[in-house]
Amino acid sequence: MLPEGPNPAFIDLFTKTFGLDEDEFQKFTDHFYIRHISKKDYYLRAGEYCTAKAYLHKGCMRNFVVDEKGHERILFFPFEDWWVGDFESYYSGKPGTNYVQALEDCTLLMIDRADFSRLEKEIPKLQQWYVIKMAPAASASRKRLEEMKTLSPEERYLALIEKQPFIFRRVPLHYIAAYLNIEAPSLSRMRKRLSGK
Amino acid sequence: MLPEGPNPAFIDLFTKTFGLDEDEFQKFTDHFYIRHISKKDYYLRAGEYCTAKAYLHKGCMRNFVVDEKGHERILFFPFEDWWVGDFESYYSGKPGTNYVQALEDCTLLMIDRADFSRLEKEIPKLQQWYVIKMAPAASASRKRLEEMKTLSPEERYLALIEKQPFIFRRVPLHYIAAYLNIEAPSLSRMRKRLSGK
DNA sequence: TATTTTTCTTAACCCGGGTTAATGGATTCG
DNA sequence: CGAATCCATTAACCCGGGTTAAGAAAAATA
Repeated sequence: MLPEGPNPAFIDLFTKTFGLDEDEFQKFTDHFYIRHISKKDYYLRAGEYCTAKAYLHKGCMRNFVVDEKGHERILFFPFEDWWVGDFESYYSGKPGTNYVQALEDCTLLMIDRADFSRLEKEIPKLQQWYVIKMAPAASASRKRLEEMKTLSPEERYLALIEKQPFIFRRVPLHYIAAYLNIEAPSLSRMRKRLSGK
Repeated sequence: MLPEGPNPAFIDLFTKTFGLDEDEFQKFTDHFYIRHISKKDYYLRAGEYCTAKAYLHKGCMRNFVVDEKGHERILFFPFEDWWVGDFESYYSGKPGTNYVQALEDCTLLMIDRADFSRLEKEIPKLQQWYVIKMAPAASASRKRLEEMKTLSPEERYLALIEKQPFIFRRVPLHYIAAYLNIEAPSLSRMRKRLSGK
């Protein structure tokens, strides 16, 4: 584990939310290992296999896919206390389609899929993983897709400011443009337009 | 019933698809009555109750709702052999939200909800109605909503030409524009643009 | 047939996003 | 520190849809 220990949020997730007792938590965390990803390096690329769960302990990343026309489409920006990876690949065992790149130097707490599934048998509480972590994530991404289709670029921008203003303090604007599905100059123009109000 | 009798499609629907025998079909059709709707008149308006099934024997209509901004949004153009009405209102017993207006002089074959549900008890085959008529309609309208969100106006126009070219022979272009969710001048420009190819 | 209504197109203008390229400032890195 | 990279903005130009108003053609109606 980490020198300073993992985030309180990490501890709470397993002790409070999953209800692991001290022994279980200890046994569980024994299987974690640390991985550093330097800024701009990739944790995952399309075509690679995702065979571990990774808890983003420190840093910030971007998770994107490349569409038919070769455009990078950013799905979300993982920050501290997110679990990152290519979930489809993790569960299907097939190569993934997602890129996950560090926007800052990142520290991941990792546990291999094989270890996790072994632990799931010993500690059945861990089987709540899908309900607690995956289902909400899936619903959030459905909602985001919906938003992308129904809102105008400007509405999407304003919604982002409203709901995740912290993103603007850590993510370069041209990535935010890609997240909003517009081009960087359009975002610039929009910001100028809106600032005059 | 009609002087000339109903469409062959109508007869087939109940004898072949629903499997009614001659007696059943006779008993069933005895409850139908004819209603004429003159061009431009409404069969239904928002706020009214829809208490009958109506088979469009002849003519062509437009089914639309009015959105928050007061724009008429055309959902589909019923032609011969469609069943028209406000299905939500029919099944819920509440006032409807749809307008159904004749674009040509129309003839409807109608059966009241009360009669139909009585007949459903006598002739259980009629209970297939939901599966045979409603489910496909619901799925078609989901698909159309999806198309509206994912395709550009031009793609929607081309898709319409491809799939329902006959609409262009019977429906004025400004209604088609409303169906495509664009303004009439835009449709005109688009047609000009495309004709130069 | 004459007149009214409907239908379709066009013009002129606005608006916002895409594209490309240039610029200058900030940051990073050797 | 100096050079290279990254970042944000801006300009210039295209494109297509919205809006409004006008006008011509076609159809319906009296």
